[in-house]
Amino acid sequence: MTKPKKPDQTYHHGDLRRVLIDTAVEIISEQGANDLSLRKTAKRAGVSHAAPYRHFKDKNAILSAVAKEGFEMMLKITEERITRNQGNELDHFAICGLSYIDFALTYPSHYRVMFGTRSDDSYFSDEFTPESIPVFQLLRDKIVICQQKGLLKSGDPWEMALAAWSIVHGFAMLRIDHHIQDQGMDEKKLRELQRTVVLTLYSGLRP
Amino acid sequence: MTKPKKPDQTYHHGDLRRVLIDTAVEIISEQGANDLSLRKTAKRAGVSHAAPYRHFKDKNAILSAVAKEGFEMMLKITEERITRNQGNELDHFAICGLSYIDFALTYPSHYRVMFGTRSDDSYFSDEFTPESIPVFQLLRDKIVICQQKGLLKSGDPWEMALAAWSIVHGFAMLRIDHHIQDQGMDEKKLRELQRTVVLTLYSGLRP
DNA sequence: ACCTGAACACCGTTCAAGT
DNA sequence: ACCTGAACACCGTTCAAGT
Repeated sequence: MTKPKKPDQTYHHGDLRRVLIDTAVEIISEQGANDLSLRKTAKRAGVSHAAPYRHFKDKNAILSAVAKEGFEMMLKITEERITRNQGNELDHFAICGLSYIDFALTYPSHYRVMFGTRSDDSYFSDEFTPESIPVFQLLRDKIVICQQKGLLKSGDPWEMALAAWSIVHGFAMLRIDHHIQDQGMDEKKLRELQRTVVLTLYSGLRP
Repeated sequence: MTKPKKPDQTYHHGDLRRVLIDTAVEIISEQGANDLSLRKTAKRAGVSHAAPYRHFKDKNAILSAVAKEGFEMMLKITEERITRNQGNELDHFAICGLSYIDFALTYPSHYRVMFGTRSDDSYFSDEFTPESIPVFQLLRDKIVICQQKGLLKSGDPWEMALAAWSIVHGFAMLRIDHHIQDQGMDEKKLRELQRTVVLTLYSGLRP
């Protein structure tokens, strides 16, 4: 995508690592995260099925790379939205939640990898905990600021951040996995629902 | 589990269907939902790898059976809790949410199958929509009753039910997938957090 | 350094054949 | 009716061998 490709070269794929990540995301968006295989990824990237092992330790490593990229995108989008916004700190708090859901619905493949069910041992369970996710830190900071200004009720900011996280995560997951939908709601209705859901429940955190 | 087994018989496993479902749940709880395979299930049940196809159309069919069982258990648990409770309708509404999370944490294997990421096409996307899930109907009914008694604010009961569902689903998923935890919280703290999260955000639905 | 091809132990699914 | 064994096209992962 970024550099001009040289697909007719026999060796040296240029940036095979980059290509493999993009191809993996492509396949996930087409066929679902569970149906991703390294062999398919390699084939579509035009290399042998063993080539990816030069760039990734195993299948989890490539998923981990996709997740990492996702977290970076999510942070960037959220920060941009906050910067552009003219409102007060409470608005910024709400933006954290709304843009979280927007990210999930815009990049469902990334989101599924970031938060999809992991096998208990494998994956990166320890790599991405709330503390290590910058966008979650951002949410907590906004809560603290709102509390100081009397815009949110007092209480453990961690607990309140987890509460806020629960709802946006829950809504995003239900939407992505098509549990909500199909019951005669059009896109506009769904957008409204998203706003209603988040703002209604956020109001439970107000003083 | 229910009937005495006759494992030394050569044929006629008794109730192979039942045994296969239980074995599948067993394997999921040990090795995760993604690592379930029909071949492993069959082997542990003591039959050939092709035998399950006499009882289930394919791998999705057995997962679907696990999910169905899960929904029945969830409904039963919730109804029992409500029957035992002395409180008013608002309490019953809260119980719907709290017992939902309790179910998810008590039977994570079932829950993962019920709500885990499905490949877009397969599984049973259409089989289990909000309308078709009795426990979700129960939640909606409680909301309507609370609205009539002035215990909850007015508004589309469906939207409010989806809001409530989002939070308990989000919290349950984060807990099951170990995104919340490991940050120095013991079981008691986590139980408190669960109550705080749900009740705080439910209060956003009050008049 | 980077990639390939063969190999191994696994999958889901099908199907003729057995009791 | 219910189950088996072989077969097919797939997996993830490893490793000696090639350029």
